[in-house]
Amino acid sequence: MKGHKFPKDKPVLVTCGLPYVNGPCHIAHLRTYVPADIFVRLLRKLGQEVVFVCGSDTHGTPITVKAEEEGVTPGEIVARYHKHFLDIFPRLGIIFDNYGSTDDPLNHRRTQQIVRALMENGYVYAKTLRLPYCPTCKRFLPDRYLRGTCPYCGAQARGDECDQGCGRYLEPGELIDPRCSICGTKPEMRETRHYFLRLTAFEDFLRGYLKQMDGTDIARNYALQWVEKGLQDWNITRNLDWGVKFPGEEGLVLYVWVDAPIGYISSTEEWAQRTGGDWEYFWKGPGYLIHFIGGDIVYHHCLFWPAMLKGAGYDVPYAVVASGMVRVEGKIFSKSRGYVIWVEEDYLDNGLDPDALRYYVASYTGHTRDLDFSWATYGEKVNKELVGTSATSSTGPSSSPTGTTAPCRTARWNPRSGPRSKRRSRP
RNA sequence: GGCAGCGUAGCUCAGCGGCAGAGCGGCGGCUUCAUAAGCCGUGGGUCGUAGGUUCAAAUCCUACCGCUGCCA
Repeated sequence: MKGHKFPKDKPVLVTCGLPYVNGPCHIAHLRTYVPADIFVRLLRKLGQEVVFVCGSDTHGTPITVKAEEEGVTPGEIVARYHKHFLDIFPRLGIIFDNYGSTDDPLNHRRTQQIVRALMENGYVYAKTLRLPYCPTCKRFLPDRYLRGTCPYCGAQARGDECDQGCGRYLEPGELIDPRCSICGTKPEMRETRHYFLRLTAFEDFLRGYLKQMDGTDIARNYALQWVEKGLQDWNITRNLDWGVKFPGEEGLVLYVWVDAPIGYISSTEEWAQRTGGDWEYFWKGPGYLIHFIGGDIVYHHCLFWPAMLKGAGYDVPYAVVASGMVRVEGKIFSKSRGYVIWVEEDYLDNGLDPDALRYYVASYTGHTRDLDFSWATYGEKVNKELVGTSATSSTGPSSSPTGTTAPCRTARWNPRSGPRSKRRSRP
């Protein structure tokens, strides 16, 4: 991403990868949202018109599994964390023009419209699959309802992704020695009808599109590499109740990665309804479209997403900006292993300044590299680079044009107190 | 093994054909009711290695080494 001229001649829509609302905001979320917010503020200062949207990603099996474990409905989980994110972004000075939800009726409608368009254009076909069915729970076992062995690396994996081993995206039915993740029963294989997006029909289009797509090299090069390796058609349905119904087929919903990015569109529609703006200007018109995402979801944003948009008659993104990963105290970010900073519980609730965290995330390293968060570095940066200097005004909400941010209190960091002691109790 | 990104000061990084830069750290001094601090000043790099192109290379090309990631 070198030598590009901003502001552009036309308004731009900037989106952030939608937070998946099965848990609270953590520091890895900020790796994307803070730079995007700063980018948006900069464009506005340069005089460019910008619409900045985001929203909650609400479907998929991690949420339904969590709901079953807690004995509540998926809707209750979603409501809880949707409210959390709605509340926490302004406290961090991240101000969206609209924050929507993929469970909003607007998104259900838009998703079904796009899927119907893909069907009408011949990009969707049905295929009968033999998939794992749990005789105890009396249902099919999509994605997280299934655990087993990764066919590529041998690690323990869940149905749609090798989450603890090689990280590969897995198609339904690929897992070796699968088990129901709820009751542990060995599933039987049953036939069921599913639908596929003809991703292979978009190979030439994607090759050409990706070569000129702006954004980070990492997003473009990875996606091009995958195209050159050859694409496979993509299973876009799941045997679930929770999600966007597949048009004309009872008992099937769309895979969460279909309706999640469409949330960018429905959030823009919601913004347009509220403000009298024109959402089609960005999605079917001359407006520029820029996605800020985490480096782990390049696959979805640079292959599936442009194919869906193109196939349904929408515009494709001008740029995809993928950020690097987050490390905590030098260790790979991991919620289960305790290498995580919860933004509310570990940070804001301790009275720490949101601007200081924004400053750390924005200044520590390059956008596409791994960002290591350590409390020692945090303390050094706050005490040496922020307190009593003019730097506090350069990145932060205290000078926000919107004036809607939380009060700014940059207190000197004292290494003897604060979350650091809490951290020591962890491995 | 294939591909990609990165390798510049102690650390984190800019610079990407025209005199090697910033912040922090370090060092020296000043301050002595912000003191685990403030102020002033200052040293510091064979730009991963070896070649090549050029009047001129950190910058472009080739090979190699190292780290990271993607793929097999």
